[in-house]
Amino acid sequence: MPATLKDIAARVGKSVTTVSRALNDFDDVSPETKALVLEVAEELDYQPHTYAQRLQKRRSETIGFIFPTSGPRFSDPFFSEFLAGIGNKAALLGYDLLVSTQSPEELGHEAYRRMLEGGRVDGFIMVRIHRHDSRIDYLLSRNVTFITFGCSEGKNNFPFVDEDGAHGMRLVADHLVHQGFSRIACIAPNPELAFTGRRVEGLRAGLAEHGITLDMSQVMTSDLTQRGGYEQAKILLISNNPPTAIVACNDLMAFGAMSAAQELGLTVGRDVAITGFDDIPMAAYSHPPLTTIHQPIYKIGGMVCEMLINLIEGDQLEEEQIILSPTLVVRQSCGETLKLEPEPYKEGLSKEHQL
Amino acid sequence: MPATLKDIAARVGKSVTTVSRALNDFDDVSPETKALVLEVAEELDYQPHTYAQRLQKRRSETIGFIFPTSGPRFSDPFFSEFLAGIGNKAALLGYDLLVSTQSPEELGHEAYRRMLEGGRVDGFIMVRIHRHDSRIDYLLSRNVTFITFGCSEGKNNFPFVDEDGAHGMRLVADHLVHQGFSRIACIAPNPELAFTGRRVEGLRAGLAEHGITLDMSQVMTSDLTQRGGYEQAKILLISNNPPTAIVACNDLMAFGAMSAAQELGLTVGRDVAITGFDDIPMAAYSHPPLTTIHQPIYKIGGMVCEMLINLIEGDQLEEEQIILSPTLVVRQSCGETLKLEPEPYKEGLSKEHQL
DNA sequence: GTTGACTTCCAAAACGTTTTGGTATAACCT
DNA sequence: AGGTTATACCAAAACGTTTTGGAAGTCAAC
Repeated sequence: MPATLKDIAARVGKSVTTVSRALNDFDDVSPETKALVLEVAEELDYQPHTYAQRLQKRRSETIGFIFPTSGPRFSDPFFSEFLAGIGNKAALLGYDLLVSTQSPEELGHEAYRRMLEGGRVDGFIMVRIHRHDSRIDYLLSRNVTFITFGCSEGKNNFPFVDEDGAHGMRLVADHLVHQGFSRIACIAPNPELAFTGRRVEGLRAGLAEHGITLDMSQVMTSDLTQRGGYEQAKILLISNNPPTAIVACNDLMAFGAMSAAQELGLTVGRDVAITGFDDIPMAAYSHPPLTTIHQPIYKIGGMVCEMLINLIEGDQLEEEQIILSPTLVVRQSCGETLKLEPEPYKEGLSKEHQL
Repeated sequence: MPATLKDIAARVGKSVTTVSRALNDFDDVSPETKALVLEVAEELDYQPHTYAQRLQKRRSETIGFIFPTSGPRFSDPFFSEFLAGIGNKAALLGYDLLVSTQSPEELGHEAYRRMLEGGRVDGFIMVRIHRHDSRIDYLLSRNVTFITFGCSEGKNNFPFVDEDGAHGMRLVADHLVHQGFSRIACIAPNPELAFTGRRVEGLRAGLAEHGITLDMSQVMTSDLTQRGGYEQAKILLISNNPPTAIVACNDLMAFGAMSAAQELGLTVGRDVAITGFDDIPMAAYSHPPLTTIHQPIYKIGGMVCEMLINLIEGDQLEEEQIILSPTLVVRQSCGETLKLEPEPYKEGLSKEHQL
């Protein structure tokens, strides 16, 4: 039903070759012919058949992204924003975005295989990197182009963008100590996740600089959801020796922890300090507003996407491995500050990596 | 590089035709040949070339979804969950999911056109339906298969799933009145959105049954974000004649409203009641936990996706137009209740529409 | 009036499938 | 024997592009 090159060729009385080359602006087509072809193409509302092009070019012009979810229902708003960043940049650069969802149980590379088979995608963006990530081994062994947000343990002989989680946690430690908190607990995700170790270690080191020892029995493991944060915070807070500050490794768990504290009648910011990580939009609107580590998620998504597309197109990357420095956003969940209203959102990467 | 039918054919000494038919389990291939072909295919790690198949079959086996965002950064967690529902169901049924992002400013059908051209997708799932939605006219005029979540004003001669927003709001009205609130304001989204009218009208009707008139000057317009809810709630609450209850048309705006109230020193649930709509996961973890209207978002996503795929494959739909009855989830944002801890999440559609 | 350069065009092959319309062989009836 | 039926196979066309390797024509230079 839709018009093809053949239809145009018939109309202008030229060959399919010439029409194709006219539309692609080759210079072995006369200006008059080009004009005519363009006119007829317009008239017939011609759109090249994507899959025919891809078959012929052996390129899919599509990038793949596996959207992580915790169980069917829960997904971190972090990834929505990341997705928006990828999607808008991809569209801008003429690429399609193929999305698949994957729950954390399904840890294999099935979703990756599904996308890869039949050359559906030219490359991947990967997130939630594990310390030893079999997906990376798989993609490396198949010689697939990809880029990760976050990096694994070991040599990391692939391009990635990561945030300096240890640095972020040091900022948190400084702030908590400055606000007068010293009995500090932490809610961390699965230690298999690559960033877990770095964040916990950053916290430990940051506290150590102030002469405070992070008691490892106060480092709980959870699943990055509100529910998880709630449960672990509750365990911490009803113990014999409850902490006065809880450092959560993402905002969702921080919200859960706030919920647990409030349920126990504690006032967050006074009786107990709570911090997050990521600065998702909700962080400015919780009660109290959450002090957290800011990451310019949307921009990172776009940046990673652009790097991947450069790789796919065979360009040299300016920097293969980028570490971003996150910043501390002080709100009220660790006690008094001057700010009272939700601040306007300020976007921006660390100075070293302006886009 | 990857193996093709031709490679297999060469190895087994049969024609490409036979190999193709063997792999597709046609019965004009001998069992021995089939077994042999399968074995060789396995050995060569054969995967059919997706785009060649799609070109030949003139079907993309892909569905399109435009992910709505409010500005670059903000997206409603509602849609993440909806997306997960679509994505998992699509994968299950062997379809790809092509996602594009679209900010609300970009109201045209550019994103739809982009996906449609070149037959990239076989059909669409549409959300955020407008009262008069030009996207629908466009898709109808192009004879494209699609399904919407939400329906527009007028005849709606297309398949859709919608929730009974008026009913949901009536539940809210009943609850607020029962809790003793009578000075009631509302924060609604853009009246161009189809559900706005139905929800506001439902609220009005529900209050009217209790002899309460909804003052239309107390119905504010906002943009479905926390920020928007915050701003409008602030206006309401610092007015001469502030409401004692604020009914927000989605959870995000309710969170913003709570934030505004708390900033003004009000205790939510006592000085002012606040309700939401959607019951996103965060609703159970706000402070206080949010009383809201529950929609089984993940299931709805899956349901809509399955309906679309049925349509694409030419099957008859059992029901073309489905209206779901949402339920009220009482937490603490409208005052005392018995429940104290975040309840375990219970999934389920209204009884009429179990999946 | 031959040579070379340039311009404009195109037939055919290719990408990897599926489908169409067969053929060849064997087996089974009368 | 001739005729039918079933089984197993396949060559070729088709899907809609892009690319390859020319060909034909014009024009200027010698």
